[in-house]
Amino acid sequence: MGNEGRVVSISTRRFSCDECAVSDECLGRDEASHESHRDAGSISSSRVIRRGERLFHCGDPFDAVFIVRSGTVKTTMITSEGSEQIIGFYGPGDVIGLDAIETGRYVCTAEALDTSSLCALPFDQLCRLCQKSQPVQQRLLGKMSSQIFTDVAMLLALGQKSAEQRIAYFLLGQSRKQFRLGYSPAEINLAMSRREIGSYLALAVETVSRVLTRLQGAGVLSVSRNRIDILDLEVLAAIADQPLDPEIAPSPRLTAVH
Amino acid sequence: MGNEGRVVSISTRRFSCDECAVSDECLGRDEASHESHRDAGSISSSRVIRRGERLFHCGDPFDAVFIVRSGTVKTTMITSEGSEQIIGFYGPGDVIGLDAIETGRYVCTAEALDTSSLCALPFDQLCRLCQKSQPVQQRLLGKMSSQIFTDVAMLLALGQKSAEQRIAYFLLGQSRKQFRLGYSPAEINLAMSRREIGSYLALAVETVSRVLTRLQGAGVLSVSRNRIDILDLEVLAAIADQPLDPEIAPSPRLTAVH
DNA sequence: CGGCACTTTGACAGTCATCAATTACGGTGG
DNA sequence: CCACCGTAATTGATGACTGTCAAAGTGCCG
Repeated sequence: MGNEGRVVSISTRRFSCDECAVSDECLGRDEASHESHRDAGSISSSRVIRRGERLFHCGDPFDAVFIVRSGTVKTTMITSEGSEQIIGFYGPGDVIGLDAIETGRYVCTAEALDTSSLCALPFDQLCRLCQKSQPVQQRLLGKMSSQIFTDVAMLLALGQKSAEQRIAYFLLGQSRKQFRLGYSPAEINLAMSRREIGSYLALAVETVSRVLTRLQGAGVLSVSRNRIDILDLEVLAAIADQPLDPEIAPSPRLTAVH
Repeated sequence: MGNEGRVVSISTRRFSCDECAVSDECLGRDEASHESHRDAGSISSSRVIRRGERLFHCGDPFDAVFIVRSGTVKTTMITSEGSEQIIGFYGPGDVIGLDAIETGRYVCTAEALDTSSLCALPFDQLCRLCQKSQPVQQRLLGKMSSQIFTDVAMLLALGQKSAEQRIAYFLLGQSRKQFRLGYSPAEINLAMSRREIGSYLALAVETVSRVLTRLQGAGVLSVSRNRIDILDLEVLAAIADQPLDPEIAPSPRLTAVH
């Protein structure tokens, strides 16, 4: 794919937040001043990027944060030796670029793992909107807090968990994301490669692969390339040393909301 | 120390932000409405805790964030096996508890490493102040962004660096903190034990100890219990694979601002 | 002075990274 | 439609880094 490394801004257009899949968590509008002032309350513009295309590069001047509407985006940092460390995976509702506010420059590179749609929120406008709108401020602070929480959980995982535990932890996170989006928590379609999973979890590709086959052999998973079925959520949670979400918990293999 | 595990609130009192050592970065007041409305603009109350005492426990309902005025505080999480993982060390100017905003409960336990003075900022009041004051909002967002940035840098360190690199990285961070506080970047007084450093960096105590003696043997450090002198900042930065701060850089061994 | 926690040092083992080779898959071109 | 190629994934063999266990040394405080 020859388009790697290029920052693109395909199909930037105004759009209504009402058509957004994640509008409940929208930062770009103040629904208190809804209907009548709808345009005034919306500061975001949408952007669609395809696999391998990048939202921004590490070091670029910071001007906007992005909300993922659909698809998956990874953020990465590069070591001086040139190896890529994946910092996070972002799905619908997640906000990208919050680490750049203070420094004024993006600290990571953001790249789409598949065709993804995002809201771009110019940060100065977002700040002004926060001043006017209490709910928007709450959501922004909530998003930033969630980001910190996620990072902290990751630090705990990297600090304390074995390879197998990390994989289980990762899969449970994917499962939870699926579930929150209304899909089955047992059926996971990975947007990222084994190498990317490994980088995220600080493991070698081979280790990821080995653990997946081992978990499949143990009857916990059914692995088929990018498709992973969780056969036993409870065991997976036990391995990860994570409490299972109450809503997901009841049955180890369940038919979700669908 | 038999007071471990108790949440204390010793010496809570109203105070003026003007006497605060980190007032430049204060979140608790709006200096635009200064002088006349000083009391109205200050929402913080101070608290002093001693070594081993805790600000809050993991799971406690979230009601306030804390700014460190002096001293050092660690935040920790406990795994189900009971081992302690240190998430962060916080010094003057750092804000604690930002990861709890969204969940409504503190996700870490915060414990003083030495006698520490803090500002408690009730979060609802802080939010209201943010609405009124643009500078306060900017500072809060900046603090949260910094926290994310710190965590991201830590994820990179844990994911990519060897034991020796992590120690070097940690020491450089300590050095930078010293420097920012107006002390020499070469003289470090550790408030934390080897075990705590190890937990923070995801290393065993023994590894920390071994690396320190090795670095001492290489002439990079001079280690004496809690006192560490950095003899060669540039080499340390090279080991950590970190660019040296320009202000600190010029001479490997230098007399700082004093 | 004695107990205690912390630190250091040594011996050893285990997890996981690295290297290498094979297999599977997906996209491309004939 | 099929052959081909390149990338991704898997599997195996080996070894290194770092964790674990053990013991001695050091400093601190009662």
